[in-house]
Amino acid sequence: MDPGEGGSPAAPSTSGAAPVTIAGAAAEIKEDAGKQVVVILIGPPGSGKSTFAEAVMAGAAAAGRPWARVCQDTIGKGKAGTKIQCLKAAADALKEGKSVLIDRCNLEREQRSDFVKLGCTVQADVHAVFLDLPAKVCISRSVSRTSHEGNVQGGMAAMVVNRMLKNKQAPLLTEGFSRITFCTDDDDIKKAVDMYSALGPSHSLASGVFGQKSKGPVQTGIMKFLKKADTSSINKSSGTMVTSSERKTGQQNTTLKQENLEAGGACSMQVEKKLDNLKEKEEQSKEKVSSDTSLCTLAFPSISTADFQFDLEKASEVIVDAATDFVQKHDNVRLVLVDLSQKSRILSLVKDKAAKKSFDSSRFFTFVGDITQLHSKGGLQCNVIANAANWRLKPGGGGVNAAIFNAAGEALQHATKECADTLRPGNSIAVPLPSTSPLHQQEGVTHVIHVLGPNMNPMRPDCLKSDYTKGCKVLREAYNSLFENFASIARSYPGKQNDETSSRKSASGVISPNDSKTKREGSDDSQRTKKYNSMGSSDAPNQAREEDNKKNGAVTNKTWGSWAQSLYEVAMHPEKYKNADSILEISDEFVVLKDLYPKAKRHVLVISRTDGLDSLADVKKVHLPLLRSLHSAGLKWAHKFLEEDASLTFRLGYHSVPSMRQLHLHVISQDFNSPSLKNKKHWNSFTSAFFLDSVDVMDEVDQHGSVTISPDERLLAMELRCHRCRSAHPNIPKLKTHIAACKSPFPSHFLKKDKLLSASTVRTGCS
DNA sequence: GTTCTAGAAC
DNA sequence: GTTCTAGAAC
Repeated sequence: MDPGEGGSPAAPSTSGAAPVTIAGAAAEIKEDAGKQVVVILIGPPGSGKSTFAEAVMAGAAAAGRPWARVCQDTIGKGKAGTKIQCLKAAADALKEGKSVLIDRCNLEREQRSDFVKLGCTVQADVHAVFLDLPAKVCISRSVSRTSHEGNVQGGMAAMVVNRMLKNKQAPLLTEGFSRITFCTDDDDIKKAVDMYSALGPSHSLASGVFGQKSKGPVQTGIMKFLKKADTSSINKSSGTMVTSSERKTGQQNTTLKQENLEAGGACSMQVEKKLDNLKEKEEQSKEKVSSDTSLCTLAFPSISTADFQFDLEKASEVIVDAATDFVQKHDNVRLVLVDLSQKSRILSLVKDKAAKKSFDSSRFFTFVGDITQLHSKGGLQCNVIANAANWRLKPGGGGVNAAIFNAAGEALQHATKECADTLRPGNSIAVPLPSTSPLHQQEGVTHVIHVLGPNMNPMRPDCLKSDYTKGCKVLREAYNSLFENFASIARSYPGKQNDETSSRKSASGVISPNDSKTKREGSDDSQRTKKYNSMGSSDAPNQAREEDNKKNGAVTNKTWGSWAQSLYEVAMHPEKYKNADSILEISDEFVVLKDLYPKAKRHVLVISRTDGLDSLADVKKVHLPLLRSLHSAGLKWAHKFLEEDASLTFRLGYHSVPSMRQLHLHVISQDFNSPSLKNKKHWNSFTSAFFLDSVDVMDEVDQHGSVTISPDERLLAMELRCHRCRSAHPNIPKLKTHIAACKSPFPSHFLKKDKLLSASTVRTGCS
């Protein structure tokens, strides 16, 4: 044993106290089949790793569990070796069925990641034991020792320890550990040694994070030890928001504020309160806000108050109500409202309103910082972050959405796409963030929950104008949905130590839906249900059908964009929209809908309700009666419109390659007098061969059993020609000026097959 | 499908 | 300078 580390009372306990309880957790040794364990020790020189390892080796060997200690300081024939040698030795020991103690500093995630991966190769549990003693203790021990295996001793030791501690990264479950034990003093170490020593071959340890406490004195300790006045360089490496009880003087309070600023501008309600009332509040606040990772934490931006222009005052009320309700009902969760600016008005409003409410303020507070860098820059560990998404769940657009998609990389885009295509206002969708995502690796974020709030901005879709009755309702729904999704995730969060689900953490550290096989309130099911709800009910049958198609070997030529689903949604669930002005008629076979962006004075869609009939390409002879029904409905509505305006002329037909999913017949007046007709594609889609007359379609299906589609994009890019006189025009405005005045008769081929419907044809019975 | 916008066209 | 389009973004 290294005499330099002998100061640590890490030997097996002689006190006779219960051996395996740490930080108040229940006894964690379980009788079961027992698994090999890879224990990765984490700590600077002088933290007592070797003492720990040797004590555990001896104790556990006595209990019957074979261990191998892999010590980088001695692996080279008694001298310091390489990481590769350690990896090989550890892998060999695991193959022999031994459990392994990795005895090297492992202070940075990258340094230990390869050892974490070793556990996967033999299905071993991977544990971290973080020997997080005060720096001055480590330095003191390593300076004074004389025969350290790695030669970290004497005058150089202080510098080495100091340098290492600057870069230390506390272990996270998301790195792949199934269990993390924090030891912040010798007593903790003793208990951890006892626990691992008592581990027999048919034992395993509970999963989760154990023994973590608030940090703080470490860095100050280094500075005191090194007698340096300038704290800035070290403060920058501090990951915690609230520090130690040493901060009792005014000067130290200033340091706290400075630290928070340097750590990414972090400033929480709780922290500010603490600064103001430090003497009164210190003990109760410091642990809760700083590093209480036993609470599953959701960081969320204010929804709808940026681009969607929702009133801040009203939004703050909704936030405070929803959040306080939530934290009062759930005991293992923490909510953090995040905004970038210290001057954020929404944060101020929420803080003010929250202050008037009675609840545990350590479980809902505000935080200034970048939501994509809360851990690395702000020292705030958040397992889950919310995204103020757009309805298409796509990256870009600026603000939080762009920042999160950017920080999370393509992994989030792919993961999102697997969960949902679109989102409705008032809903949210939880997306497990793949471990390949930088946001997962660097910030420890395991899930992103996309939320869509109400829109009050007339320049954005689904504007509620100034209807704040509905707006507040939808915003509340959005937060409720967000928090419910978060609760589902939190139920399987391993940090909740007495939670029966805590051991169900996957080895990769990612809580995937499949891992959450908890029986509590069926979180798995609720997650799935939520997934479909969030998309609108259309996607569940859509996915099922697509899968069926694949099974049946059906060829799906067209993939529909997320924006192309709305007609399908209306067709499948017209009752949901029956009060909307745009729905004109609902039958078993079809729905008649005013086109949201009419390209003429009158423009309606007759949408088939047959599931699986996306476009003309899917139409078979069996659908002929349906085509006739659609046509009849179109005629009926055209007649109705002609009664209202006898000057109109109608044409009924289909786009050969529609943009929107679900077979729909256009009934469109031939004036094309509409501000929504804006470009060449619009024009040509109704006036070129791209537009297939309903009568021709029915004839062709009748004669050939299907419609010949020759998708030709060039039809849409053709020059702009008047549909009456065929004159060419240089641009849309000039064309529109012309058609408003053109009185030429329609080309004769339209007239031959009753393709045009006007007051005169109705009167003469030609239609 | 719409919206946005850089840059072409005028 | 403004108008308009094409293509990217949504």
